[in-house]
Amino acid sequence: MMNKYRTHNCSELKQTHAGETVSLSGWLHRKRDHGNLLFIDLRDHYGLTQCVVENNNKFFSILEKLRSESVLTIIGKVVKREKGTENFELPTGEIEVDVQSIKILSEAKDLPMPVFGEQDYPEDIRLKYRFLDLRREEMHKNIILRSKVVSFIRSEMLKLGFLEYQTPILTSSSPEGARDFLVPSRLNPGKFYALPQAPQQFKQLIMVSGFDKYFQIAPCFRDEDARADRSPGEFYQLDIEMSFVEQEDIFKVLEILMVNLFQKFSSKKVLNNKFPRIPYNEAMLKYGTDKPDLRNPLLINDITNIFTRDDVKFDIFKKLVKSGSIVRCIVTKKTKDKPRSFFDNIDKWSKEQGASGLAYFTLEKNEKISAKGPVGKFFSEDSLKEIMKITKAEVGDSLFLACGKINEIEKILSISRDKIAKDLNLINEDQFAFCWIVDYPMFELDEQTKKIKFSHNPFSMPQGEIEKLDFKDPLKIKAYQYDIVCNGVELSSGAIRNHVPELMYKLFSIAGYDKKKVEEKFSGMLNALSYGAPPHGGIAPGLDRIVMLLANEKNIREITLFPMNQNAQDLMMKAPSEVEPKQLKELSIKTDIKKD
RNA sequence: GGGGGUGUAGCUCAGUUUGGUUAGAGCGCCUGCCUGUCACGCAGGAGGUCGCCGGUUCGAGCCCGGUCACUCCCGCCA
Repeated sequence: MMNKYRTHNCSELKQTHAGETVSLSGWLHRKRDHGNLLFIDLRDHYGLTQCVVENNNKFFSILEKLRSESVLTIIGKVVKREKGTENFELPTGEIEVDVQSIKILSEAKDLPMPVFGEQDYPEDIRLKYRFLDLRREEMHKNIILRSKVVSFIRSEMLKLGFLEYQTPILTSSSPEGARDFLVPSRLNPGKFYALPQAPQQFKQLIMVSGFDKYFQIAPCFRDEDARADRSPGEFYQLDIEMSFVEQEDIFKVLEILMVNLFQKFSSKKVLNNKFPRIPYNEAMLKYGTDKPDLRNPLLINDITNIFTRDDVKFDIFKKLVKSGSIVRCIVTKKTKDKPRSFFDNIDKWSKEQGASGLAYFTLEKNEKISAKGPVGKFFSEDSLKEIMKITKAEVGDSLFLACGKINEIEKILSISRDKIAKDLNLINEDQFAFCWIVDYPMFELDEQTKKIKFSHNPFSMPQGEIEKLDFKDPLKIKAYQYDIVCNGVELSSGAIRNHVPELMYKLFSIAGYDKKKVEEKFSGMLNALSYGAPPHGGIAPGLDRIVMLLANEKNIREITLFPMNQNAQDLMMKAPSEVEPKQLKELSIKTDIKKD
C-alpha cells in the first residue's frame, strides 16, 4: 500500500521496519504530554502506533494542541524502542515513529463521549453519536465479527449447494402474524405495499419455480415493540428453503452449519454435534418452555397425583388439585446443607414474579425417610418414596413445588429453573447447548377470543397421512414445525410446508378463514401450488441472535451498526421524520386522523 | 397500552435515608510545570435551571402530585 495518506497501517510496523521513513494516517487516539516530549497514539481500523515528537520539532506545539479524535497523517522514521520502553501489549510495541512532519486532515471538536477507555455511556448519546461509539474497540470488534459471520455463512451455504436469491422489499400485507410496515403507493392511490415480515411466500415460490436450494441473508420488517434482543422494526434472518426434503434433511444442514459457525467464531464448546430432538409437549413438561437452556441440568416433574393420596396432608395443594390445578416440582441435588435463607429467597423471589410462591422441602433419612422444611410434615414416608420414584430425587436433595393452572405452573417453573440454577451456579458459561423442539401443535386456543388459531405458521404441513387427519379435534393435530434453540435463546422456527391447496383451505377454515378470504390473501401462493409444486421446507435462523451469542452480548444494539432506540427512532439520522405536504399529497395521504 | 429502574458538570457517578451555609469526586476541557510515557505525573482554573411543571414548607437536589426522556420487562413478535 502506498498513496499520499499512508505507506502502512497502524498495526503493521515492526522492528524489521526500523530506519524506514513511513506515513501513517488515522485518529489521534491518546496524547501523553511530557511538556518537552509528546507521545501520540495514532489509531486506525487495524491498530495503534506510538509516535513521538520533541519540543525542537516545528509541529510540536500544533500536535500538543490538537484534540483527541482529530484525523491526521504522520510522516516519520520508524525507530526501534530502547530496552525497557517497549510495550509488549501492542503488536507495534517494539517500535515507534519519530515524527518528521504532519498533515491535519480533519479536526475534532470537543467530544460528547470519549472513544478511549471502556466506560459505559448512556444509550441515547451512543446512538446520537454512533460514529464515535463505533470507533470504540468493543463495538468495532463486534461489528467486524458480524461481518465475518455473514461472509462465513455465505461461503458455507454455497459449499452446501445453496444459491442466494433476492426477494422483493415492497410486497403485500398479510393477515397473519405481526403488524406490517406499510408504504403508500403513489401510482395506486389509497393502496399500500407492506415490507416483508419475512420472505416466507417468496422462498416457497422460489422452490415452486424449480430452484431446489435457496438461501438469503434476508431483511425482515415487523412493526412490533422492541426488547433487548429484538430490534424495533427490522432484523436479519438466514433464510433457507429446500425442495424434496423431510424434516431431518433440514436438521442435518443446520447442524453442519451451526457447528462449523460456532466452532469457528467462539472458543466455547458446542455440546452436541447432533442436536437433541425434544417434542414440544415434553419440553413444556420438563422445562416449562419451548426454548429450554440445556446447560441447565434441573428438570421439572409432575407430581399432581401425590396430592390425591390420603397420607398427604398438604390441604392447600390438595384442595387446588381437586379443583383442577396441577403440581409440578424442581429437584435440586445435594442441597440439604443449604441455609434456610437460600430456600426462602427463592420463595420470596417467585412471589415477586407474580406466583403464589414455591413450597419446598429437603429429603432426609434417619430411621426413615422424612421431609424437612415448612411443609415437610405434611408428607408421609410412603408418599415421599413415591415422589422420589417419579422425580428420581435422592436423600439429601430438595424439591421446589408449584401448584396452579398449567400455564401458570409452566411459566413460573421455567423461570425458577433459571433462577435456581443461577443461584446454585449450575450453568456452564463455556458451552453452547443446541436443541430442536419438534412436533408443535398445528393449532392452539386463543385465550382471549376462545377461538382456534394457527399456533405457528399457517403454511406448515400437518403430520400424519392427509386422509386420516382428524379435523374434528384440531388441537390434537401436530405439524412438521420445529424450532432451533441455543442456550435458551430461540434462534429460529421452520417447517415442512403444506404444498397441497385443498389441505390448506381445510386448515385455514379451521382457523376461521373461508375459501374466499384465503384466495384473496394468498392467491399468488395458492395459484403456484396448483401447477406442480414440490414438497419443500425450510427454516430461518435469526442472524442478530446468532451474532449476539457469538459476541457474548445481551443487547442487540451491541452487534448492530446503526440501531434504533426502543421507541423505534434513529437518533443520529432523526428517523422517523415529518415530510413535506407535497409528498403526502402525491401519495394521497392525510395525517390528521386522531387515534382512539 | 401496562409495570419496574434511571435522570445531579461535556462524560461516569456520590449526595436524597433524617429537607437547613457556597451541591462534591474522577475523566474530559483551559492555564502553567515536566524528555520515556503507554489510564504519564504535578499545580491551578472554568464548567450546574440537580430532566421539566406544579404542590407542601420559613426553607426542596432531597418530601408529594403530574409530566418528559432513556432503559428493562409484560402485552405484542404467524
